[in-house]
Amino acid sequence: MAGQPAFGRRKLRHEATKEEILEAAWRLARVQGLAGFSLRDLALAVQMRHQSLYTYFPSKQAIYDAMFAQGFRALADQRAALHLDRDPVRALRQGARAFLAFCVEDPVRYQLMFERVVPDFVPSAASMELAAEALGYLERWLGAAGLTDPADVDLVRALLTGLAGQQISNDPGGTRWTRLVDRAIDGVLGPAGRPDRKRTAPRAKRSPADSARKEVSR
Amino acid sequence: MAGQPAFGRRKLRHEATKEEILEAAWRLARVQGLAGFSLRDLALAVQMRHQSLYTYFPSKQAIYDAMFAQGFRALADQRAALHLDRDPVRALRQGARAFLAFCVEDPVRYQLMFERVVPDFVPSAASMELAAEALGYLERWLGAAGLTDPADVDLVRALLTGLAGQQISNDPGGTRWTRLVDRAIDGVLGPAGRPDRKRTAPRAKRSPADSARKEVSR
DNA sequence: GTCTATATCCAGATAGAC
DNA sequence: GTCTATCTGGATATAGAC
Repeated sequence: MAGQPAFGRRKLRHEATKEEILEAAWRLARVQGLAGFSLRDLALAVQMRHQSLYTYFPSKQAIYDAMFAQGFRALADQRAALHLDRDPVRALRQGARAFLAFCVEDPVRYQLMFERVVPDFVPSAASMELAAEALGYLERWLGAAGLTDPADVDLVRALLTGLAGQQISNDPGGTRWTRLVDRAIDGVLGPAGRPDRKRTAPRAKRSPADSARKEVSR
Repeated sequence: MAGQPAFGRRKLRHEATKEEILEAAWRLARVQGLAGFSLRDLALAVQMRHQSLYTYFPSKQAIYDAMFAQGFRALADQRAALHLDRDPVRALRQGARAFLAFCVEDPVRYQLMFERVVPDFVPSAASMELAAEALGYLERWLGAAGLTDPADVDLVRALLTGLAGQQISNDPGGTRWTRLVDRAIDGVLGPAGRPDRKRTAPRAKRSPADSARKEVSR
């Protein structure tokens, strides 16, 4: 929505203001909670009367929807910027770590994207498509690592959201759960996909990927 | 809170009415959402004016807190009624399955107990103690199965809540995620705890289950 | 585009008569 | 304990002047 053609500086200004409003909305949501900020608060933050917001968004839901879309666009951007290892198993771990970091980095964004904390908010079809596309990476990563069973995709998704959820609600700002991601992925991959890390070395430099790790039995 | 001494039939009647109110609150929450029912709705459901509710609960938060406590008491009750296998690994799987069934059986209850869907709701200290106690079982089960590493406890907790969360929000009423619970537990247990018991790569890291196979805590 | 003014509705909570 | 009446404050949204 923010990346529209935008011809004419009128339209440009309009889009810029929308952007400002959304930024203020994120700021407020992080302080007062996603469902906790009002349009009055929001308008105040961008120096408007609350009624004027309706020039830019037809409803509060539309604001949530735009934020939702921004969240998944940010996720897609983060992934586009990742330089993943050629070895699919290591790439999967990297991707999982990156996803978790993304979730934890902004709990409010995570809540909007993955939990249902805003009553009555239903993302638009367009936003849902964005979400599905951004989430599709996981499936590809898993497939590359040899996990083609849809159940494994489901399991990993539950794992990652579970870790993120626990981290955010029980140890915000810490790493108590996020640091378990490798262990968790190992569990799903099974013995063949595990690095040999029985010793205390946390960051054992692995020798280059051998072919044996390409094929992962389930 | 509901299990108070309760001497005198005045007090008894009072407690009974509180119970009715809470039951109605659960019913409403399941239809309109946890944060979606008002005290007016609730009072209407029990044939009162909404102001009369304040005779029984000093605030809406107090109602949520009572429901929260009921949830964890129900969890404790479910566990007290479980007949777990003597083999700790099988017992762990049973316990995990039971927990997941409990979560999925009443999504609204799950949200109140494990997610933060009610803005500004903070459980009382007494309720939190109930929660900690009910959740403590997991740790005991894991310990009996040979997983004494606190990180494993955390991981399993994330796993179970992750599965429950996905199941509830993406496949309500189904089993797409809950049926993965054994696979997930296996992943945490490692080869030593798996049913097929392949002896190829013995992972000394996790203590074998046979040494801890004596007492089954419930 | 922004404003004032307002419509409409709803919430949680309290006071005091009976 | 329950009621009527009311307080207080909030919300989203619309109309129409400028």
